[in-house]
Amino acid sequence: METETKLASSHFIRNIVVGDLKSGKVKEVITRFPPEPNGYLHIGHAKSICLNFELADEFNGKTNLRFDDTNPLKEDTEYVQSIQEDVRWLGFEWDNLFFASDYFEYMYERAELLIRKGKAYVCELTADQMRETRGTLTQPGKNSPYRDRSVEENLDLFTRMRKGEFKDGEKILRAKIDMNSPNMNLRDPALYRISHTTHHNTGDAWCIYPMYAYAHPLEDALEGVTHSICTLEFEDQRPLYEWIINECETEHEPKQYEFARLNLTNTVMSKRMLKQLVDEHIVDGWDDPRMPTISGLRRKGFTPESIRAFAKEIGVSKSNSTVDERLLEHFIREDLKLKAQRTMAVLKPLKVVITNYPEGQSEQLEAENNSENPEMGNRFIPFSREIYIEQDDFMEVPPSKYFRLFPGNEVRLKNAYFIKCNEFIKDAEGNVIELHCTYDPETKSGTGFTGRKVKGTIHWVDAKLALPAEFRLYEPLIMDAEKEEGDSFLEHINPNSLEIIEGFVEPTLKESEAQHKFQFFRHGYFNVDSKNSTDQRLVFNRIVSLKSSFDARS
RNA sequence: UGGGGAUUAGCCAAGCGGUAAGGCAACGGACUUUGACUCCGUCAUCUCAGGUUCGAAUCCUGAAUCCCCAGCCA
Repeated sequence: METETKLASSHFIRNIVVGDLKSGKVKEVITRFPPEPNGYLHIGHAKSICLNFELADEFNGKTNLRFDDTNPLKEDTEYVQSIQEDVRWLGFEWDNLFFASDYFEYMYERAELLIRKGKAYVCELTADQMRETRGTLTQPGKNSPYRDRSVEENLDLFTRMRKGEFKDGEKILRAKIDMNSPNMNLRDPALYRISHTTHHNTGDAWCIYPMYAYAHPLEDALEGVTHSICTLEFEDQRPLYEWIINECETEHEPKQYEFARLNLTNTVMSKRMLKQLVDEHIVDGWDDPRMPTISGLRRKGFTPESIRAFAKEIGVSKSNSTVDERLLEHFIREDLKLKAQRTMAVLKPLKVVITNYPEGQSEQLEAENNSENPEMGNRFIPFSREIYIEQDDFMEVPPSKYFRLFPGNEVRLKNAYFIKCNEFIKDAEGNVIELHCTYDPETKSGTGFTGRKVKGTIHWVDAKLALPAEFRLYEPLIMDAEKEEGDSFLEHINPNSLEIIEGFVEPTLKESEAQHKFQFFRHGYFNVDSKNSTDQRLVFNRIVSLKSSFDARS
């Protein structure tokens, strides 16, 4: 069992860690999860969170939560709150909570060191000029005319940058590396820019802010991070990361490793796009159940366990990949299978009158809360002359292999009796609006009746005592299948991603608490919506449907 | 066309010179008071072409395809 677990989580970064520990290269594993507080966390972040926390945990190491807040223009405390909440909800506790902005003074001092070593200079090229002189993928760049300023002049200018003597964009601190490098990242990259912007953490203490490429390695070094794990697009920056570490003469020498970020079918996973969906009110906020955000998945009804199991199963590698959303669904079904109470809900009601059941009579029928988990006990549900069944469970003219109700056919009502359909009533438009059936008292559930068998079992609720409820059925927000080269993701938003319908649930669900999860027989797993559900009006989000091998077309 | 990566089944992914794990999906079948669950079964010679070797997904050579880099974003 133990071995199995370890095998399942074996991946190339873990192999590196094992090797480093064995060779003595590192004594302890220290990782970090370094989000920029500029949006909500999504399932892709969850992959990274699980990787960093579980890796350190396995080897008794440490993991820091560090906000990479070096760009005040985009960052906000709302996000630092939500990020902490989401990491904790996933089940992880950080050893330290840090902010990159806590290190600004150190970073500034290291920048001065670079200047003194002749490794950085203050450049006065405009952004446009910098772009023009950077060269292209196939052509080398040109040296900035400010590249060979004296150390004294650079130091003076940099000090004055900090003091606020210059406007945004007027000057910039650049590393002096190599304008001819085939690696664009090494063509004298920017280290510090001027931005007279209030920072969520440091207020107006600074008007110059370090760039990611400069700040990140120093943050890792300061925290003694041993394995700095990031995504593939930073591979090209590894030489710069190492240059910063070397030239800044840090005490610790963290190493950067890159893995492939997660993509899921039928969804978008970029903070920019997710933010757009929120800002343009295409969804109901960052926690809309259609969002792949942690908060969206939580509101939809996913559990931390299911997300962690998913993260483990998809593995960690360097190849770009898009995981089938059905794998995620598999894990929530798996997790809820034994945890969720199994109850009955009718989403699209069709009234059934049981003509031979005495008027005014009713009874309480006993039902298992989870037939696969007897510890969950039993409950009683009311039954009487009028019930609702699912519209889909009756057909006037059934196809072959239709096991449900049709004229003359008998089915079992889950936890109740066999009923046989005798008549159906239509409205003016020809829609079936009511069924007249008869029941057989001898077939009561639990009596062990074996007189005859029926092929189908359908669910139902008592018409008088059932609770009206709202059901929100979700479909993918984005349709991959329609995508073509160059399309905007907005063109592929599924107009039917949310369907709201009104139906009924068993009275036993009265006063269900927010976030409580149920299995509705033959429908799927549902979660009590945390924003809209009240005691007066229950609102359920469908987490995932049950699998079905029934094909209505045949 | 410069540099950095990747390529094992429909989708993920192990494998590290000794004869292709596992999961999801799919498809058969059994069972069934959920057309669910469960159970049983089916499902790859590893991008291609050469080479080395008794033996290659693993090593070498060459090619193809895909991804990333020209922010004062991260």
